[in-house]
Amino acid sequence: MAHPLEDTLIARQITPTPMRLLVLDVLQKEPTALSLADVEQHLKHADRITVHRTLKTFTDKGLVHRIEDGSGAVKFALCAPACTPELHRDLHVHFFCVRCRETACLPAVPVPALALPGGYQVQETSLVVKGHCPRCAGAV
Amino acid sequence: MAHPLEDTLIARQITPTPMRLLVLDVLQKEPTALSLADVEQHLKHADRITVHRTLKTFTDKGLVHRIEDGSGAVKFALCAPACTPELHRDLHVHFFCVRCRETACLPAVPVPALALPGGYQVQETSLVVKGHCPRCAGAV
DNA sequence: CCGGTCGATGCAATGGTATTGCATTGTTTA
DNA sequence: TAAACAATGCAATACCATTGCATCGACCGG
Ligand SMILES: [Mn+2]
Ligand SMILES: [Mn+2]
Ligand SMILES: [Zn+2]
Ligand SMILES: [Zn+2]
Repeated sequence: MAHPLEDTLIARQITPTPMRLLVLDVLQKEPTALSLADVEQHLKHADRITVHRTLKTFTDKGLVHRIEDGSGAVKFALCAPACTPELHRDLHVHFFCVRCRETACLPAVPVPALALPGGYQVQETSLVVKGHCPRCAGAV
Repeated sequence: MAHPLEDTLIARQITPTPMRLLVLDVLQKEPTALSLADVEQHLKHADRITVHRTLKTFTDKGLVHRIEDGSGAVKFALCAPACTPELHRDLHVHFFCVRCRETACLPAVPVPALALPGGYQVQETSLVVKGHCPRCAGAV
């Protein structure tokens, strides 16, 4: 209510701390997925390791999901409210722009179901599309 | 004919060298995708950097494709003959086993077509499924 | 109110992978 | 044969991620 950020953390069983509130605030305000270095840059005086562990905590608790976009650094974005630590329900496609190197969640594009050969036990599916984002495609 | 490995390289405009033939041989014999460290281990006396540049050359010439499976190291696997440096036609799903950490190409599972929001210009699509491979799923 | 406990934080150090610079070697070409 | 070029090998560097350890501070039992 009066503290929506804190409530978000508490709902995921994460103890609110100043650092965690700051990181969550950054993630909520940014439209794109952020790497550890990205978050660090938004919080100039924050310690890199603490941010790293904050993002790990958020991931473990199902608040954010990791995105391996091939840029070399893992990126993070907020999960949908329905997600839990056990089951990541918010399964969508990610787009990595090779020009501006930004990664976007595309919640409107779900990951299609796959028919794998027998014997494979699926835990997680990651679908990353690379190319030019609308902004970079227009700017040529 | 008498030198199928050399012919494979020549067909891709790659000058055959002893090192390149060795790396190609390893890639052809392994059923799974290999990281730089994997190839290095198969060729004990080979220099890591040279193998790295060999794999880069192979990638640039369309002989192999890169697989970012989230293991931390990029893996490489041979492309289908129809692939060219400009267009990677051999677009299939990859499976990463979280137990044995091996990555397999699943040529029988093509990457489905996606309907992205307007404005996105697609260059490449990567679909990686994580879980347990048939061997590890059975061994539990 | 006090001391103990535990989680969170910050700094330092380490590990792993990818990449670049540069000298050397070996092959092709003029 | 000499120059030009490609490939190789060693060293050094750049990142990114992760761990160890000491410290800080909130919280709890007494
Ligand atoms: Mn996402
Ligand atoms: Mn493949
Ligand atoms: Zn862009
Ligand atoms: Zn396996």
